[in-house]
Amino acid sequence: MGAVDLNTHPGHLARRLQQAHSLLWGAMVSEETTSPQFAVLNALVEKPDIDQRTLSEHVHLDRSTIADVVARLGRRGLLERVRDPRDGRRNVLKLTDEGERLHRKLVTRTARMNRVFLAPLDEDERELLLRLIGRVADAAEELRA
Amino acid sequence: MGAVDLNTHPGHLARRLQQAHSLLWGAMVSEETTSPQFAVLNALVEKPDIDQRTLSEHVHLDRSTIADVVARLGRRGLLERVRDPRDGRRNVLKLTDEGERLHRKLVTRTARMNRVFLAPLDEDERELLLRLIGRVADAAEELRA
DNA sequence: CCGAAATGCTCAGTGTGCTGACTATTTTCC
DNA sequence: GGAAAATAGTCAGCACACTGAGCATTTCGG
Repeated sequence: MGAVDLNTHPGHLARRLQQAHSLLWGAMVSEETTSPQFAVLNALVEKPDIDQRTLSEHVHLDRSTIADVVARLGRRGLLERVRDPRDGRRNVLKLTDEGERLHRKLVTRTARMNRVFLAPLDEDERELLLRLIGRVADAAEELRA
Repeated sequence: MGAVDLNTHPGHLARRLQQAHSLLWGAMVSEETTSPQFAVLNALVEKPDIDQRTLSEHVHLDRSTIADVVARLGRRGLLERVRDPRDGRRNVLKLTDEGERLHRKLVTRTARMNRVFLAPLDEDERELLLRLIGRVADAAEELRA
């Protein structure tokens, strides 16, 4: 009496999903570059010369967390962090050639990995899953604002 | 050219979902007791006197991670860790009265929270989302074994 | 124009979650 | 019965992710 079925708890399932994903990522995409790091690289390909604040909104990561991730990528020479001369508070971020090269390589690998990850679902279910997660995540993030 | 839409990446969405969930958890359920900690409490209500290994399989958490979580709960007096006299390798775990009391309190709160979290979906979509995530997570965890 | 508010970043502290290496105990097999 | 394998736990090390406090810089208001 009293115990609950965790399979009806979206938070528990979300954690398991994320965990399973990051394991598969390590096996199929990269051991050095994590999924959040890829998200940062990808955002900088789309929008170069943004600051950490803007970046954090794009990838939905905290400013502190972004700072860590950016520092790691910077240490590996994948991006450059330059103080904005027009606004001394900002760090302007830009990928290096090396960073762009890595991003290109990972794009194809993530596509391959996502196919494997979502293999248990058919095409309709895949799209549905992504849209449902997106709606719940959007709404929950809204609650904060 | 080259940037990818992260909204088509289940891993990215899973991270956002989990993050949004843990934020809402902190606001609506408890600031002291996290969602994984609740999962451990819940597993011990269902199956008392199991060891950490068995527990880790139940909640889908690593043995190292379980050790940390269990240690924290133990420090707060919510569970007891006793060396199994019949097998000196095992730690047998059991909730204290305090632990059971906390679990009961959190059960009602998590139910309330889950309703808020899934509010953007209708009943069919909720069930569907849980089942789809479950299938993908199960399959991905299978890949490891 | 100058003090106060807002903004961007950093830093310390905590918790989750993994791997890989190590220890201790039990089981298995010759 | 004793060496080898399997099993349970711990520990160090790394990465993500948050909060809250603090620092520097810019902007805003009187």
